[in-house]
Amino acid sequence: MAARRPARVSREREFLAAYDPRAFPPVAVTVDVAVLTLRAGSLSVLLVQRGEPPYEGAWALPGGFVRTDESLDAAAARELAEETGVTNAPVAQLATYGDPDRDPRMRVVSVAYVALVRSVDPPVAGTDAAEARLWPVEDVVGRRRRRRTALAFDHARIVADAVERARDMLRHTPVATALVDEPFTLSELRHVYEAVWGVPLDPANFRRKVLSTPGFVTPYDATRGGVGRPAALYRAAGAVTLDPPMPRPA
Amino acid sequence: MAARRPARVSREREFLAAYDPRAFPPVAVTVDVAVLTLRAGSLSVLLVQRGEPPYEGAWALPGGFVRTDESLDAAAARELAEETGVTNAPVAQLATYGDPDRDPRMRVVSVAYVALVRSVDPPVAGTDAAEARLWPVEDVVGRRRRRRTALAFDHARIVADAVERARDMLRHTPVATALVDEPFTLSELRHVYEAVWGVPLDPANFRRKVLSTPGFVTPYDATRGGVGRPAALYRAAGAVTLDPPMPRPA
DNA sequence: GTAATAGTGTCTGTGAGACATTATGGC
DNA sequence: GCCATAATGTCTCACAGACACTATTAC
Repeated sequence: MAARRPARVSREREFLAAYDPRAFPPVAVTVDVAVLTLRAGSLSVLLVQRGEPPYEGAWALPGGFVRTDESLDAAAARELAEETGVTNAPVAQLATYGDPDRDPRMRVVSVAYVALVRSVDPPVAGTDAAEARLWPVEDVVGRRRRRRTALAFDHARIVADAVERARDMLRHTPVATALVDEPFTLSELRHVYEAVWGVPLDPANFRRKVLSTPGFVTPYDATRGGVGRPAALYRAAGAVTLDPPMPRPA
Repeated sequence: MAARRPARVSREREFLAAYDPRAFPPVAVTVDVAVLTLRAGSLSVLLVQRGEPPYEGAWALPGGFVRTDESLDAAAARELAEETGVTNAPVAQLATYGDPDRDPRMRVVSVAYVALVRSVDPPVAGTDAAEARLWPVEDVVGRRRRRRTALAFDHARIVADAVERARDMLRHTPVATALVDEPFTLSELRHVYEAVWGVPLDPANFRRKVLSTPGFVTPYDATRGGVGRPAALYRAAGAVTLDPPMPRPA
């Protein structure tokens, strides 16, 4: 029997050792949530200011430890609810960051999530304004490095990855409808794409694409006036994927 | 000063507690690697047979603990090298699985990776054939549930996600060139796509698409004879992404 | 010659992009 | 009337897909 498993023994020994808390390597598992929303027409991310070292005073993603009997997704949803009060927003796992020195105190493996939430006012419910605020992503991961705010840990990289993921989610899912209040006009929906992608879109082509994609939006049978001709209103339909995806200009 | 951080104190308390190994919740962080390759024309995944409970005798993904001073990517590369001897294969982080009850022994959070490797003979270097083998993914996550082999833990879901990721990687990157020996014919490259996607492709359209995509392949200035007309040979070029992506039939 | 595969040519449909044109409101 | 935006129409180009056709080898 020992001859049948010469290579796997060491792995099981590791597992047995794991049962002894004293012998276990101290690794913390946390979730960090990149809450993205539109604020004054700019894609923004919710950050909290740290009150203790390391990185005291620096801005960081909200996050916390995964509890013992809680799934990773549940932990992310809990953090999102604690920080914003939002409960039904699309939350997606982004990636996991675990470089040995990403936290100077100890080994911390962080599972990052992206949440796309509708604009809220006040922007962050239940938190002190001096402790949490929305930052335009341009000021955090923009191209002009001199204008960027330094983030704690490796959170700038996480935010950059989250923005890139959000841009891809807009291409392949109707998640943009979660960033506007219903009912919405097609212009409002287009502004979501323009803000997240950072490029202007042709209104005519955008309209044709959205209306011709099954399950994206459904008419609301009302109009909203403003400057110019009143616009028809729509609500999100049931599609989970957009196929073919929304085209994103280079 | 205490008034400036009313909401963040509990988080820091958690971190302080984490410094005491005895008070720390026992969470293990592992990496599991889905090594995908082509075996007899079928997309296959490398699995190892478990020698101890739980799931004794069941097949599972190779994996192991993340070491103290090792990044997640390094841990995945190490596991891949230990199991297959492959060192320069494309390895990508897939997702992280951390349901509280996914391992009956303790809380285990597993960061899963996908590795696409060239067919090798013998298929697995340095491991006992009775302990590790390649399984066609159809026999693990295929549609006919009755014919599937049950995997340990939640590894069936991980394999399913890995296959889906591999299918997407073939669309957007030239990674298919890593699954054939260089130099290769366009037919061989096409067989990779057909095996991973599970659909036949039109040889003429495939050829035009590959040759018209900058950086995908470069001519090798030689031909290989076989049954039928000899085929020109190619090598991988330097592209990292394929834009526009390879079209995948429905 | 036939069989088999490599490689080329051509036609069609779809969708993206550019942009003109018309419609409908506020002022 | 003007202005701004909504909504429609039209043209072009790129590309995917289907498939006919030619080329080159083994036998």
